[in-house]
Amino acid sequence: MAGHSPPADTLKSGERQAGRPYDRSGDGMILAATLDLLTERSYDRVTLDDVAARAGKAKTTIYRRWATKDDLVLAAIHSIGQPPEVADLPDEGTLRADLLAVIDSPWLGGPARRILIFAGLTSAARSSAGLADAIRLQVTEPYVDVYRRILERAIDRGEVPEQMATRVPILADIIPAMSSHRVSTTSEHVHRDFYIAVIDDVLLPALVPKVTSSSEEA
Amino acid sequence: MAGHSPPADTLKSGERQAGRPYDRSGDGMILAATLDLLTERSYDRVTLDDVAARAGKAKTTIYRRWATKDDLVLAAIHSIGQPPEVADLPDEGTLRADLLAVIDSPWLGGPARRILIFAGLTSAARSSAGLADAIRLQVTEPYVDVYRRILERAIDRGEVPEQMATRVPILADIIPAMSSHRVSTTSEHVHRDFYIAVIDDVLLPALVPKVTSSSEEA
DNA sequence: CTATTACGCTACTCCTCAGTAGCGTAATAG
DNA sequence: CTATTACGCTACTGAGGAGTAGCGTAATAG
Repeated sequence: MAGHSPPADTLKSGERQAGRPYDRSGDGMILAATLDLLTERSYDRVTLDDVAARAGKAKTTIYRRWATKDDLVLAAIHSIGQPPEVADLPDEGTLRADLLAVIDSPWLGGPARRILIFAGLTSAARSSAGLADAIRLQVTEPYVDVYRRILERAIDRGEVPEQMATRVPILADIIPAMSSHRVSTTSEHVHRDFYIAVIDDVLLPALVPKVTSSSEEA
Repeated sequence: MAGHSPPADTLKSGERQAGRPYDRSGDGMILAATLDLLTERSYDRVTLDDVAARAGKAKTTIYRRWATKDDLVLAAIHSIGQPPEVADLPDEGTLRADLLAVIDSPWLGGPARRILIFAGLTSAARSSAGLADAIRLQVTEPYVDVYRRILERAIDRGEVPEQMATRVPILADIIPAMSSHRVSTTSEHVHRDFYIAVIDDVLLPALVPKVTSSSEEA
């Protein structure tokens, strides 16, 4: 019945099909439009007519590639790929500079768009159970993992004391958690100052071993 | 005409209308069912037929009280009220105990249900712009404010040094941010251990001034 | 009892949106 | 040129869901 998943993989590279070829460049437009719309509206309110209009493609063209709306969004998630920092862990010499390097990463169009995409995907995860796993595996976990590895390397380097190792898993969540919370509870944008405050007022101080153990126990 | 917003306020307390009276007890059922469903599905997938079925009321009865779905959810948000801690700031003697008292608060059915409701409302805020403001003003901000006041009182008490005052606004966000992030990025429940880890490994350490070179006691 | 008003129920209207059919046209191969 | 395949467009189907109409019944007041 034709439709969906154009040959691509099933085509030997030497062979060439007759007829008008798939416009692969259009795929990128469609997936980008999908992500953009997800930053603006909830998953259920993003219609395929919207996507088609924004991408400048016909709705039927979209359905020739992906069978359902879920498939389209799933493809958009896969198109995100992993943050480049997964392969290329920044190494600026200090923990603070490394953290800022991840924040300033141009991945997904830089911090402003990236945090909006995260928020959109988080909402999509609530609407479609199948999407939730894909988002967690493909996006959330790899991203948090970058922070985790940066923190662990700071320990290896001797910049942070060994005993802080147990805190690393929870500290790796802080920047994503705080920025997500900000973007979803305020209407304003999240500025760089905010990330810096999270780093300097929360993350880094939390990596200093306890000085007085008396004041907190009861 | 008629419909929506039964007299209630417009009725002098002495007077009594003829006819079958409004079943006020049913309102609670309806609003609770609405909140429950919002913890399970995204706002757009909660139907009024669902609410009616769950509350054990007829859909038409719901529409006799609230004109639209948004009005219903708005009423559900108002029914939440403010956390009791706003009026009765816990005072357990130590900052740590105060924080735990807020976490363990039975408000909204205790921590487990409360965090699910927060997540549901966050998603609802993305679906309806009008709801977003109500949620922020009625729920999010008052709740964060409780943490803020607890932290400030710890400073007043002398338990936390004055110089940490600038960190308070951002630290007040930590517990809500971290728990929201947890519940929306994992499928598991959020346990008390997690809150304790946030307090002991993040919040409290971040309130200790930097003492880098000086030596530790304890 | 009668009058009044709320409730439950069934059935409806209307609209949005996912997904499809079919046709004319554009782009390739030979 | 012909054959083939993708694209854009208009129009459609079908389902789900917000909101309504109308009727029979339940609960109050007098």
